Amino acid sequence: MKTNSEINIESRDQSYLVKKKLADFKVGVDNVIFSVDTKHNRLLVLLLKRKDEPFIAQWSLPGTLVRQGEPLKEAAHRILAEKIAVNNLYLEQLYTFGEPGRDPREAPESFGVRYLSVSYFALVRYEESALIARPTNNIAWHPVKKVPNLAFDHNQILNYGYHRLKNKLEYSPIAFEVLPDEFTLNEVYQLYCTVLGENFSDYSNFRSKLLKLGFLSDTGEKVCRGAGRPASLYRFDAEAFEPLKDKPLVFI
Amino acid sequence: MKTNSEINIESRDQSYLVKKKLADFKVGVDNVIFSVDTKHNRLLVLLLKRKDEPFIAQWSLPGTLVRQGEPLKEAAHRILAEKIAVNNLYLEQLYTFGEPGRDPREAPESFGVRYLSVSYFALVRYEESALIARPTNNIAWHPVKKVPNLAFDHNQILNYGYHRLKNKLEYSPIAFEVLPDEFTLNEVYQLYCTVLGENFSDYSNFRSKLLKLGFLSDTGEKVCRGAGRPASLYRFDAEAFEPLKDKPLVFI
DNA sequence: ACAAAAGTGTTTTTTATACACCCATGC
DNA sequence: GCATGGGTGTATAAAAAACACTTTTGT
Repeated sequence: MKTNSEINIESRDQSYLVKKKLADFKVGVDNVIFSVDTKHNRLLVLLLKRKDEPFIAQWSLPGTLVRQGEPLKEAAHRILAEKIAVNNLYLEQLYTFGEPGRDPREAPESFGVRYLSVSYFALVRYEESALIARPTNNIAWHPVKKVPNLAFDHNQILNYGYHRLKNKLEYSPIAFEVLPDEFTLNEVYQLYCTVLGENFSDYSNFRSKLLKLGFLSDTGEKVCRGAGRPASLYRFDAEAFEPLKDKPLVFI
Repeated sequence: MKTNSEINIESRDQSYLVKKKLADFKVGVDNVIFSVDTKHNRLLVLLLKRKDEPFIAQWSLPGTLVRQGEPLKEAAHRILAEKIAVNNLYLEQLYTFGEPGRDPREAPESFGVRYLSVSYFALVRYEESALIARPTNNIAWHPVKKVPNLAFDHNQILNYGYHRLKNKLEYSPIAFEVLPDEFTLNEVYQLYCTVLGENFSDYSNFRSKLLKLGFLSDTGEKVCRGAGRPASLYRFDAEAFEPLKDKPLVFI
């Protein structure tokens, strides 16, 4: 309810009423970090058990608030490096979530600081990544197919990240940023199967399509994986891929 | 240079050194608003001449700072509605630019407030949009092919928006959100030509592909556009499109 | 009649899909 | 020998691309 004196004050300065105040923000970065467990054919996402309120003891995406002078992408790299050690990774910005009230620390009508989340999605190699362990078991890879209820709007962020991952895999060579320098075609195939599902393509058709694109070079070396004929080791040829950059490729 | 006393203070609280301070942000929304001038076959982008420092008198994307309690998308709608009046539009979030120093108002080493820009891209119908004029000529549609040097990092944002627009047009039915309720197939074709370039597809192949998708219904009405055989008016059938949603469609 | 725009159909080429089958190795 | 995974090829179906041709209007 407005008192008369308040109305008088307002009438002196109309623009004060009409022009709303600007919001002050803290900006967080939340990472959807995927990895492919080729042994068990599972797509995994890295989750952290929260140690603080709000949502204490609930699983969440690894996130951090952006520091003074820190670029957004660097913040994403920092939180990733704090949790796992990897050599190769793919990282790109996903989406920005900024609805008022997405963080309970913003009191509904307090008009205090807002929490905005710039999300990033990353793909790392499971076999190569070492979790930076903590005393208690508060960090773990979860199969994407059965993630629990997450803190904040993190389930929404994760779903969007999963969607983007599937698209990226079909149209960009991000798989090769995550595979070791030398790999067999079957390793590529397994990675695609795990992310996109079993029925996305037949192996022999996948092979010929991929080779016809012309940016995989056969090293001539062979490697034995248990029983069966030894497989050729291939290498991603960045130079040969260069002209294909920016073109709409389909890797299926 | 550190004095001895400072070092003593620091040694009491290591975390003060290690943990950097959080950045405080103002969040802006910048819109890349496209329209298609079908008369002259040009893709246009809406630009504003800045009235304030920094970059005074330079062209820029229409933007605004986010207010207290205001969702990001609502801020995007607000700034759009302030500049043009439209009935139909397509609007989606583009990318978030947040490098330190992207706004000169952040003094390089001041560690003051940072300016983050969440960009949106919009497609509106040129014929239907009315610019909300100002005394001086400080708002105008510019052909995308020849935009001047823009304020801030707005050229970068525009380029990214243009890239996204072309992709969206190929994979989503956003054209129909911008066309009138009833339209001829040639109008659709012209829109695609203007955005994607002349050589993207032959008209008759475009026709058959589009009709085979099955979500355009012939109203039976004919319309004459100057000389030549009268064209059928079509309607976008949202119900028929429903099952195709989320599927990777190609409209080329 | 003729130009202009709408609309249909046909031919050719390329790509996708589904398999069948041979090859090299471990056990 | 035979199971296992690696690798090649072929037959069929579908889609993309190029373009010839018919229809209906204005002038």
